[in-house]
Amino acid sequence: MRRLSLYLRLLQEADAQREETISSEALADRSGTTSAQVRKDLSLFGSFGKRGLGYGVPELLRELREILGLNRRWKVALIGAGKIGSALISYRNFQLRGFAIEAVFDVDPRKIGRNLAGQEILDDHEMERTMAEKGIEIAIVAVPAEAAQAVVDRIVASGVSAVLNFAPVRLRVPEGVALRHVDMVVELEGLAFALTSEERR
Amino acid sequence: MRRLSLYLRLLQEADAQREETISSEALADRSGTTSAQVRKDLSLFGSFGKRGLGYGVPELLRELREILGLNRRWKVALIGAGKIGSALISYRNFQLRGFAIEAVFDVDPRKIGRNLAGQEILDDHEMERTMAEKGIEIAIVAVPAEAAQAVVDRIVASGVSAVLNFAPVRLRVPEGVALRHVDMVVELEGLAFALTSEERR
DNA sequence: CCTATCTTGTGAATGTTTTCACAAGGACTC
DNA sequence: GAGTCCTTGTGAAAACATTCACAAGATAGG
Repeated sequence: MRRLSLYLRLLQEADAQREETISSEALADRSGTTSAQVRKDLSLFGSFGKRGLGYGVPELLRELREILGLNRRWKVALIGAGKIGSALISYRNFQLRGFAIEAVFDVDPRKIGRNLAGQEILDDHEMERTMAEKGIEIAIVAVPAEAAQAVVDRIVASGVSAVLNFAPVRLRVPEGVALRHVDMVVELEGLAFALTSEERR
Repeated sequence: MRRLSLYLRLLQEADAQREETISSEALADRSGTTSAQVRKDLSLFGSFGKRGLGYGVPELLRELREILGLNRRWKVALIGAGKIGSALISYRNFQLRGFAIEAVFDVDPRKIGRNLAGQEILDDHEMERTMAEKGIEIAIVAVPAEAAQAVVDRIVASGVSAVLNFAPVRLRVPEGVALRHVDMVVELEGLAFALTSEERR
């Protein structure tokens, strides 16, 4: 439920603005959906609103954080300290929401040992051991496409059960492992498709 | 239709391997869906296969490129030369698929005039003019969340009708403008959600 | 040329998601 | 405390997407 995540963000903004209460209509407006959708989404997890009034911002915020599992810190490892990896490690929005990158790996001997945003880049060979020792829960894969499947296999073998993949390949993971793709090329192609279909009309 | 984009990628791989023909079953396997799905997807645009044989790799490749509008180069501008922007500009996979970043903008006076992967970083104030002059068709927004809506408004006003947004906000664009989000935080939160729901079971 | 084997393309069935529409609950006013 | 105004929560309907299942082409081998 990716919309929940969006609602959470909007609630944080509303909270920062000191709004005390928010209607499904308002949430819908800000998230680009409909009020019925918002209510259905939320009602899946309980009934948090007050009729005639809307949802209490702080309460709903708490509930959503609970539902999404964001009341705690998550230990994250980054695999691949290339351009994208480097951009991600200092991405404030991860830290802000409780995702702490606690290990960085790369295969390039020239990078190993160097410091990246306060983290020492570790040798790829240490990956399995370090993952287990530090109790990493989520891995971010930012390696070239050719290397990605091998990396994810090792990650999964060392006990991590959630992977966020930036490499432009479809990865295979065993059942029970959560996997998400961030595929920038697909998104761009989606735009190209939209532009050309429009043209054709 | 984001699967089409994926099929295209798989076909390119198949083509590189000199496979001449591919069945819906094989495509399904590699893309993590079902053969019926693949056939339905493709049949939406025409019938490209040969019964008993499968799809001709080069032919289907050509068709898909045509459908997705990838037979030509797309002129892209990057707005925001921060960490993410810098990573994107040298992302080979964009160039490889015909997306050419032809202008880069930033507001930071320290960055303006500097060279980024062969592109001079231009002053944000030049944006409207340069966009029009160069005939930019797609804009990539990689600025902080607070600045994103203002930027996208200006982009749209200067005639660009496709936007790929990396800022963690939901942008509003007028009808007729294609918009896609790459929201890394949402994806990570999706993983956190998956992990905690599993736990609850 | 006939048969066996593949694999497409597509209606029909099934499943999922979104939207509609409205009863019921709460707050505020007079 | 009766009436009005909001806004939720939710069944039912509609829209959309996926899967099933199979007739019909195409090939290959004898």
